[in-house]
Amino acid sequence: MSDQTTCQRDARPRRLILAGAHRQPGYCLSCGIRAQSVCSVIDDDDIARLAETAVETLVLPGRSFIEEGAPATDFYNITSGNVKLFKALPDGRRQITGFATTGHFLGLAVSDLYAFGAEAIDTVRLCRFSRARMRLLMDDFPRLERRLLAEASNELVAAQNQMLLLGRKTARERVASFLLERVREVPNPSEDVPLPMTRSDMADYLGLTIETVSRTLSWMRTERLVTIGKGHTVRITAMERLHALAAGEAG
Amino acid sequence: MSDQTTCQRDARPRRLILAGAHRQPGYCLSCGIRAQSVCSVIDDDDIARLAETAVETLVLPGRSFIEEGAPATDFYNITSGNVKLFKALPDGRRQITGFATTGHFLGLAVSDLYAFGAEAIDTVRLCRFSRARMRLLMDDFPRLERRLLAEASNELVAAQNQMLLLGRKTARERVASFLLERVREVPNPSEDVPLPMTRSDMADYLGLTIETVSRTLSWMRTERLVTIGKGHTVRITAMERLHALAAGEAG
DNA sequence: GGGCTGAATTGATCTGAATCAATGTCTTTT
DNA sequence: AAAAGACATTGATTCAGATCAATTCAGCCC
Repeated sequence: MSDQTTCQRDARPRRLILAGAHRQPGYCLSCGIRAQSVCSVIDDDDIARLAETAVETLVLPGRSFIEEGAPATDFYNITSGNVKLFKALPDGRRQITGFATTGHFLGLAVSDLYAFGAEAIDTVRLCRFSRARMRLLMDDFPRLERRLLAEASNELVAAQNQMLLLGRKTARERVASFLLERVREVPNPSEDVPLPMTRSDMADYLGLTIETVSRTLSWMRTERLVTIGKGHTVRITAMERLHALAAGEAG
Repeated sequence: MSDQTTCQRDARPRRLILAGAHRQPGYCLSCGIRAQSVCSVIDDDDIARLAETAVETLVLPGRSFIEEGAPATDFYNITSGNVKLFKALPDGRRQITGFATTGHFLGLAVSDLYAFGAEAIDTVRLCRFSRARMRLLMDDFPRLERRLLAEASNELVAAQNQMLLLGRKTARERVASFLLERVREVPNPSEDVPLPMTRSDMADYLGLTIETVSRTLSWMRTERLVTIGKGHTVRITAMERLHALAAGEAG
C-alpha cells in the first residue's frame, strides 16, 4: 500500500523531541529523524528503548495509508507533507473531515477500527507506532498524553466549526471560511496561500461540488476578494470583506 | 443565568467516583453527590481537598449555562438531564453540534473562550469546576486525564460522522441516522425512543428545516419505518431498512 | 371541559446548488 | 514541441430542500 523503510537512527546521542505543530525543529520521538518539533523533551537513555520498533514510512501522493473500517493497529505522527482524512458512503459520496500536516497525530481511536481513511496529497513522511507501544509511551510520558488531549481538544473545536459550516453556511461563506483557514498556515497573510489539494478535495471538504467551488472562486475573483495564482495558490486581496463573508455577516 | 447551590456533601467518608457515561452508580468527584459513575476511584482522604470549591448547579429547561465566545472559566460534568451544544452565526442561523447527557464533560477548551454555547433541554444538574482546579485534578489523577482523552476521541469520531451526515447525506438519510443514534441511548432497540428535543433542535442538529424534519418523519411513518408516539417518542419498526437508509444504501 | 399558546404538520411555490454538458487549460510524457 | 490525460472553468437545466403560508394538534391553566 505504501513504500516503507525501517527507521534509520544514527548512534550519536541527542535530545529526542516529538514532531509536532509548534514548529521548533527537533527529533522524532519514535525514530529519531529530524523533524518539526513540539512537546516533550526526553533524555538520551530513553532513546534506545523507544526507537526499537518504530518505522519511518514514505507515502507517495494519492496513496492511502489508513483504510476506513480496517483494524486500528497503528498510530501515526506526520513528519512532513499533507494528508487528507475522509469518510465515504457505499455509493462513493465522500466527506473529507480534515487536512493534516507536519506534526499531526493520526489514528487515535477508542474503537478497534479506524473511523476514517487517510490519503497522501503530496509526498508524506510519517512515523508509525503500534497502538500497544503508544499506550506504553503514554504511561511513561504523561506529557505525551497531555499533548494528545490538547490536540484532540483543538480538533474538536475545528470539527464544531466545520459542522456549522456544513450545516448552515452558503457556498460563498464556505469557500471564504476555507480560504481563511488556509491563510493561517502561512506566516504572512498577504502572501500566496498554497492550496495543495484539488478542487475535488475542496468540494468534498466543504460539502459542495467541484463546479460550485470553481464558480465561487471565479466570483471571488470578479469581486476582487482574491487573485488566483498558478500552481494551486491564492492571494487574499480583501481580508476584511472575506472575514465578514466567512462569518456570515454579508449578503 | 441559572439557579445554583453550593455543594452539599455529607460528612460520612465514602469512595468518590467521577460521574460518567459507564452508568455504574457512584459519587461525583467534585461535590460528592450520588450520580451515574465512571472511571477513577479515589480514596477518602482526597475528598476534603477536592470538594472545597465545587458547586452543584441546577439549570432549568431552556436556560443556557455556557455562552459561546465568553471567557472559558469553568468546566462541567453533567450529573443528570439533557443538554444541547451549539454554535451560531450573527444572523441567527444555528448549528447544534451535539447533545450531551449524564456523565459528559463540557468546557474542555485550549482557547480562553468557549467555542460553543450550551443550553438545558430539560432540567439539568451539573457539577462545576474552575479550569485551574481541573488542571490540578489532572495532575493528581492521571486516570482523569486518560478518561478525558478517551471522551475527546469518542467525540471526535462522532463529529466526523456528523460531518459526513451534514456534508453528503440526504434529508432522509440524516433523519434515519439521527434516529439510530438516539436508539443507542435506550437498552432495548424495539422500545420507545425518547426525543427530548424539539423539531427545531433536530433541524438545527441535522442541517435541515423543521418542515423538512417533519415531512421526513411523516414519510417514514407512511413507509412503516417508524411509529410516532405521543410526548416526544418514536418507535422503530423496520430496523434493517432504517439502517440501510442511514448508511446511504437505499434510494 | 374550553379556550389559549407554542409546536408540529401539511401544502404551494421558489431558489441555491446539483447535475448534465461542453470547452478550456495546465502538466507530463515522449 | 506535440500529444495525451487530468484537472478546471463556464453554461444550461433540473431538483431537493428552503421558504412562505395555512391549518391542526398537544399541552396547559383555569
